Amino acid sequence: MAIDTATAQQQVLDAADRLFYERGVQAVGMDAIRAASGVSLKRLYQLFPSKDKLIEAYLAGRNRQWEQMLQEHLDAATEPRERILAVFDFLSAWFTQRDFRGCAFINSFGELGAISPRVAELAKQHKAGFRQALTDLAQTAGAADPDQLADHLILLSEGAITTSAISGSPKPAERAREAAVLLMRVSLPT
Amino acid sequence: MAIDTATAQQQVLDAADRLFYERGVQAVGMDAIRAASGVSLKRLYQLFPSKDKLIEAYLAGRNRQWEQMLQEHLDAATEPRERILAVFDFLSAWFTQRDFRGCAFINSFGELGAISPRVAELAKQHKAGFRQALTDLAQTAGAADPDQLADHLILLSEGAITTSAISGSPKPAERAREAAVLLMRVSLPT
DNA sequence: ATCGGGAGAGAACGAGCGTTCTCCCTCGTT
DNA sequence: AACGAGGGAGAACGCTCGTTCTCTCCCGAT
Repeated sequence: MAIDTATAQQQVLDAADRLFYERGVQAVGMDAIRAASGVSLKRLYQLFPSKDKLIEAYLAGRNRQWEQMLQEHLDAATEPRERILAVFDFLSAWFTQRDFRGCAFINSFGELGAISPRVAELAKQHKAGFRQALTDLAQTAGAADPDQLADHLILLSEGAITTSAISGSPKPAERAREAAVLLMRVSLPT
Repeated sequence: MAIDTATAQQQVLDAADRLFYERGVQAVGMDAIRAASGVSLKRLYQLFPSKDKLIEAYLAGRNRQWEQMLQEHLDAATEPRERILAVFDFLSAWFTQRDFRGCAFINSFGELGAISPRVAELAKQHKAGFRQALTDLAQTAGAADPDQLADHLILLSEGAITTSAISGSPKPAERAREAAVLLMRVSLPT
């Protein structure tokens, strides 16, 4: 019974996503992914010719999921300031997910950034994408210096992600939102 | 020629500190530490009976160094608000160190937090220590809600650390400082 | 019915790791 | 001088991992 290529690929990616995120990339062997995906080792290597490529695909998928989740929260608001605050609603929702373990890119960067230039690059790109999104939001909200406000919001967000991951509490999202409100009060025209 | 125990231990810790921080914990083998410390493998295992113990010692040492560096920057100021801002001077100085690779605790947590409860615990403790220090500073500065201000400052700091590590630029320290000034302006009595 | 290609299961391989063991040398004590 | 404890160098061991190979079976084409 041959499973078609597209669904096999999806099963592998699903398993990789779950295991890599849950336990860390280096702690998960290709055989664990084979077992979790139900695909043969041979097929696995046909779909992803090396673990490195699978890691890249995992991170690419994470980036896609992440952007989509963020976008959905942004779409819930129309007023510019509300849209900025929606970023922190997104974080809050993310942190309370049962399997939340921090940012896959920060984690992978800590694990492999020094060893794999590709992983370091993907992490950089992911964060640059977030920065761009926040800059757009700040600009639309009428910030005098959108780059500055965006950078401040990034710091709050990234800080909330790592603090929440390490402490195991979702509270940093609320704190970040509070601080964002205060900063917007100063950085946006009344 | 027998080196005395204390200096041998120090040489091992120095080597472990450099290599673990530079390349990540899992990427560095015990043999690499032996080679870098100039100590025999036998002695190494007499000093640290397992790699786990060595990792613990590495993190404990990092925590000590970190607290000391922070304290030195705090000591450079006496006025309460200046002392809070000194935290960001500390970050700025840290980020511009040639070998800066982010926070050892965040990195180790990303690598091993899901696998080693001890590492997760040490990361938690380190961050709790930082939180305590900031709470004291906020209280001394007269914040109406010292916990809140401390949490906001933590988010900025942690965000700056990871953003600076991934982007490779020290600029997040300046941004964090800017944001801290704005937040203090709102959260501290005039 | 037969043949061939592809897929699955898992053994095999080579490398690297953490840890232990062996062997030999040194050196302080008697 | 003889001896024994201890230390250095590195081989060895057992395990895991990424990757490849072998063998077998199934299934569609002829």
